[in-house]
Amino acid sequence: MSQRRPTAQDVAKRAGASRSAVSMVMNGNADGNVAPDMQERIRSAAAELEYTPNPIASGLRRQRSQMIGIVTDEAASSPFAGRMLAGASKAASERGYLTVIADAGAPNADPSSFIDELRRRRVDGLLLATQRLRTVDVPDGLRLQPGILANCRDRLDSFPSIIPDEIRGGREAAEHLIGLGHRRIAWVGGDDDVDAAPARIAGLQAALASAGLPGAELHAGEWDISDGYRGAERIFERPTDQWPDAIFCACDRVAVGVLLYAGAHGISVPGDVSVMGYDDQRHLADATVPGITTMSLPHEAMGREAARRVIDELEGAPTDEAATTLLQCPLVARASTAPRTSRAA
Amino acid sequence: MSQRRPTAQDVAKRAGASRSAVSMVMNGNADGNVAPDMQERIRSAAAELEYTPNPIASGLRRQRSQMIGIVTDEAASSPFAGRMLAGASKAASERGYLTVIADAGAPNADPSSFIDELRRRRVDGLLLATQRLRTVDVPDGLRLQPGILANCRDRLDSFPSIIPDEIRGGREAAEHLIGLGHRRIAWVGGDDDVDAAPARIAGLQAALASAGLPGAELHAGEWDISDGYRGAERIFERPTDQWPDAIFCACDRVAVGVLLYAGAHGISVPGDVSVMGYDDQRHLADATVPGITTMSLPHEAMGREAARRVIDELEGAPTDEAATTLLQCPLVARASTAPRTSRAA
DNA sequence: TTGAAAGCGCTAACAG
DNA sequence: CTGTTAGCGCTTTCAA
Repeated sequence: MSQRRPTAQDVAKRAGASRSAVSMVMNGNADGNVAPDMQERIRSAAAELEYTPNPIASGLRRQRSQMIGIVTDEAASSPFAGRMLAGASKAASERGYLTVIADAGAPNADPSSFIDELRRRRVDGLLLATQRLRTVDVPDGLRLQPGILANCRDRLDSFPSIIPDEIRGGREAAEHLIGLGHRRIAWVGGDDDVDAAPARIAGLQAALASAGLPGAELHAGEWDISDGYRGAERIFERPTDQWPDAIFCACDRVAVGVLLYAGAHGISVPGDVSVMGYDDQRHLADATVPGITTMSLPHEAMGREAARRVIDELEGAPTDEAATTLLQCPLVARASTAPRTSRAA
Repeated sequence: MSQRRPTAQDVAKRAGASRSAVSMVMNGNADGNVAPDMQERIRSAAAELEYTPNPIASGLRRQRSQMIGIVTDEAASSPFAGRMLAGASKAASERGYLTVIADAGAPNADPSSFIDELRRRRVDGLLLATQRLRTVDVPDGLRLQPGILANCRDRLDSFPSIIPDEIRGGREAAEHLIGLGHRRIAWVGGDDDVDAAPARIAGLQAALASAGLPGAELHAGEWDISDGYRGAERIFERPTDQWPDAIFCACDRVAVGVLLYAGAHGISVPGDVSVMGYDDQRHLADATVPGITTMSLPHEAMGREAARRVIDELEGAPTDEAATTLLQCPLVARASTAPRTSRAA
C-alpha cells in the first residue's frame, strides 16, 4: 500500500546536493545560501520524487507541531459553529497550520480535559470557541501556550477574545428601522441568560434615544419560534392603534414565530409591520416568506481573526492589540422590513 | 509561557531507571520487562513531573502520526455531518487517535486536494465522508493508506464503505404504517438525483407487496419544505375518499411541508392521515407539532464504524469484512403516525 | 557558498 | 530482567 516515501536524503542524492541544501530550499531559506542553479535542480528532483517534507520530523526538530487546536462546546449540533470552524481552518491553513477540533459535545461541558488532550498532542496554539456568546472562566491550560477566546469573553476581561459587537449591532438594526420611518419599535424574545440580549437591547434603546424617540417596549422571553409567536400574540391582540411600527426580534427563530403569527392572522409583513431578526441563521432567515432582514453574526470572521491572532502570537508578531476585539455584525436586508406606510385603522 | 516540558529522560533520572524502561511503562509493554516496583517508581515520577510522552517524537520513531483524517464535502453547514464527525472522533480518540478534519466546503468540490493535504501531514488513515448519500469515484490518494467511505459508496463497489440501509429503512417505515392499519400509502418528494430516494421507495413498495397491498402512488419532487407542501396540495385537493391513509415523505423537511399544508387546511395529523418522515433531522422532526415519526439516519454509527474499520486495518486486524457495510436506520416513533381510524367522508 | 555534525524525544533491537 | 545503542527525518549551527 504505502510504499516508502522519499526523504530529503533521496532528493539530495538525486540532485547532487546536501540534505541541508534541500531543507533550505524547501523552507524558502535558500536565497543567499544555495546557488540558484542548485536550487533549481533540488526543486525538480523534489518534484520528480513527489517529495514532501515530513512534518513530524520537522516538528520534532523545531519543537512545533504546526497544529492549532480548537475546543468547542457544541460544534457538532450547531447551525453556526461550522462557519466559525471553517473560518479558523481556512485562515490557519493559509499560514501552514492544521486545525484539530475537540468538541466537548455539550454547552456546559468543562473544556479543561479537551484542552489538556490537545496540549498533550503539542498543539502550538489553542482557541476556545463557544456556540453562543458567553462569559467564561479561562481554563488554566489555555494560558500555557498562545490562546484566545472566540465568541466568548473572559469573566475577568484579562484574556484576549474575539466577539461580535452586539451593542453596535442592536443600534444599527434600530437605525435601519428608524431610517425606514418607524417610530414605535417593540422588542420580542431573548432573556438575559445569554449575554447577547442585553447588549442588543442596549443598542436599540440608544438608537431610539439619539433619534429622540421613546424607548422600546420589551416583550422578553426565550429564543425560540414559540416565543416569537407568543410575543406577537400579546402585541397584536391589542387594538390596531397600539401596534408598533416594527418588531425587533431577539433572533431569527423568534422572528419566524412572529411571521407565523402574522401569517395566521392576516397581518401583513412588512405592510402592516416590519420585522427584524438577528443572527442570519442559514436555512432560516433566508428561507421564509418574506425573507427576514437580520444582522449577520460574524462567525466566519471570528474564526478567522482568532486563528490569525493566535498564530501571530506564537510566531512572535507584535501583539499590541486590545484584549477584546469586537467584530461588526453586518446588516442583511431582506423583505421583512420596509418603509412605514400609514396604516388603515 | 510554556516552560520546558519534561522528557522521558527526566522521568528516568528521577526514578533511577533507564529511558527505555520509562518508554515501556508508558506504553504498557513493561510487564515482564521491568520490575514491578520499578514500574511503580516510574509511574509516580511521571506523575510528579506531569510527564506526557511527546507524540511527535514517538510518531517519528514508529512512523505513525496517530491521526486519522476525515475529508468531507460540507461538514460546516450541515445539520447531519456533525453527528458523523462526532462519532468518528469519539471512536478514534478511544483508540488513541486524533481526528483531523478537512472540509471541502461544497457538495461537489473535488476532495483530492484535501486528501493530499492530509496525506502530506502523514495521517495514518483516511475517511471520505459525504453529507448526502452518494456514489463517488474513489480518489487515488485514498488507496495509498487505509481508507474508507462514509455515507457514500464506490461507483465500482470495490472500495470499503459504510452506508445506511435505505431499502430496509423504507421497508420498516412502511411496515410501521401497515402495522397501524394503513393500506393506501402515498410517497411525497425525493427525486432520484440522490441515491436515497429510489432505495426508500423500493423498500416501501416491497413492504406493500409482501402485505398484499397495491403499490404506493408516487408524488416525486425535491427534498424541501415547499415540495412537501405542494405534494400535499395535489393529494388533498382530491375528494376525501381518494385520500391516502398515510403519507411517506422523502425526508423530514418534506414532512414539515405536509404538516404545514394540513394545518392550514384543517386536516388532522395523525387523525385524518398519518405522516412519516425520514432522517430524524434535529431541531426539526422533534420540534414540530405533532412531532414527526421518522427513520433515524445512523450518522453517529457510520462515523464510529468507519473510524473503527480504518483503525483496525491500519493496526493490522483481520479485515475479512465485506466491502460495503449497511447500517440500520432505527424507527423513531413520534406523534405524526397513529392507527387508522375510519374517516368520516 | 557548501557540507558535516549534532541533536529534537522517542522506541525497539540487542547485548549484558 | 535490565540498560545501552542506533536511528526515525529533519533543521541549524559551525567549520571548511
